[in-house]
Amino acid sequence: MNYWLMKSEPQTYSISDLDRDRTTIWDGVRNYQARNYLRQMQVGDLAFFYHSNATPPGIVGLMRVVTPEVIDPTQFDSSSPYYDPKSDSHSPRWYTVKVEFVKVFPRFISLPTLKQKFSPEELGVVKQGNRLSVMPVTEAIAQRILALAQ
DNA sequence: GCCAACGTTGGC
DNA sequence: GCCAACGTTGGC
Repeated sequence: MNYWLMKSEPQTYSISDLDRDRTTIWDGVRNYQARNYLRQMQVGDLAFFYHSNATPPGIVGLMRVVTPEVIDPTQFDSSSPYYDPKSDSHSPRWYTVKVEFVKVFPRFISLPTLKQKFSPEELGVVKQGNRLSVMPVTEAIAQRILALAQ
């Protein structure tokens, strides 16, 4: 079982939206490094839900991978902002996962707190200028985040 | 709203 | 293959 961190702007899709929907396809990731991490995800992996572009940004809850290797349907939808005309349906370019809601943390962990508790090497999201929307989190760091969230 | 960081595109 | 131009992300 692996841990991950996944970003979403709450104005686009928040943890409350996931709580309401129970599951969602994490669509719209159009960065190869993030896509490669998505393809490494396995059933049962846990992911921290991070609100980006929020005031303040930070980790708000937890979700679980229920379906790996999902072909992102928005790449073939010409009405979607995530439409990719260069993606071939016989060899899709963009893969993602389906996730389910696990919980909203009792304590929100803001970015300033994350920066105080973790070095950029320990947790990529605290790196300045970091733009990766999906990243791995080690077991040890995940346990420390879970403890802070209680 | 600003702007630094940084990934992508496309001309050469 | 280089790299300038450009577009996007995301903190502040």
